[in-house]
Amino acid sequence: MATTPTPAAPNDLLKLENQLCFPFYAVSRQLTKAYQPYLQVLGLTYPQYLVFLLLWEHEQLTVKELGKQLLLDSGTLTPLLKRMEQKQWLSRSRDPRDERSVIIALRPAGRALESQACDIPNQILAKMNLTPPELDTLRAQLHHMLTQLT
Amino acid sequence: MATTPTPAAPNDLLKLENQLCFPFYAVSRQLTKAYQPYLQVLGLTYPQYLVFLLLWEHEQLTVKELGKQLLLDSGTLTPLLKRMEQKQWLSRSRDPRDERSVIIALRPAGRALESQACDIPNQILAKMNLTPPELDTLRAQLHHMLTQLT
DNA sequence: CAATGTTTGATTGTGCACAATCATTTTTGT
DNA sequence: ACAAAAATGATTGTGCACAATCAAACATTG
Repeated sequence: MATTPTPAAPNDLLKLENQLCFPFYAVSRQLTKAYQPYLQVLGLTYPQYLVFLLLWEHEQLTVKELGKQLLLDSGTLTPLLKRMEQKQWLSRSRDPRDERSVIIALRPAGRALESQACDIPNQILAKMNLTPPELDTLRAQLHHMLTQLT
Repeated sequence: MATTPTPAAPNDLLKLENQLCFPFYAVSRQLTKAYQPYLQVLGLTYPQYLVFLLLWEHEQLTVKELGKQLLLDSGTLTPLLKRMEQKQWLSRSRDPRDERSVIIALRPAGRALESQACDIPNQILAKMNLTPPELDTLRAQLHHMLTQLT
């Protein structure tokens, strides 16, 4: 006999359901969609919301630092930040001490959004029905994967 | 006294590092980047690769079915599939029995890519240093989240 | 059968995401 | 001081991703 038990036949490796990558791709997009109704009333997109998370904490950051934290390059950030500048949420200005750097600084209209956003994380978390221990292991594994991939 | 232990001060909820959403967003993009060098030699993008995973398994699917599996709408799929059609990887044709449906069928050039792609999943998995039990719980949690979010 | 509603893709417009390239500024080595 | 190298953003071009709208084909109901 010697039929292999469940050896993952060569083709099975290429089935969508057996991929680890696809659930990440799908969950990431569905999560963004879950935020959308909350962010829409504030007039901002999900990547813009991530920029705000950093600015609400640090008040001021260079494009370089934003890119390092968010793992985004200037080709993504520059137009995104220009749109946020147009809405008076932040200012873009060169660092006088190093004219290569562009400093992104929170403006009052951007600061004002913080209090309207502070309930969003819990609203989203509630939708996922994760127990605290599940959430902990999930956080740990995501962090581990991110370090492996960067 | 009565200082709360680590009550997650209101502001902490809005710190990037405390978000669950960001790791998903970041891991998803970094995973796509990890695939990129392997997919580039085949001339395809990550979403196109996902379409192929389904076509290699099913040979023929409607746009509707592709969208249901991948959680993508026609605004994303139609131009993507047209690019894949131009490369002779697949054909797009109306179903004679229901003219609303468009049938996507694998063509020889698309079938030929399968054997060149079958090692990719393991190459990526190897980069992540996950133990089999870690991988199992991760799969389970991702699946759980996806059902919660859809 | 005719009117109504539903299903299915296509189209349009906006906003990322990223590779590749370029220009400017700063730093470093001599 | 000066040339070479590195750092930092901006720009350009391609390809998703998705909301909103539209059009055609099918199904349903009276």
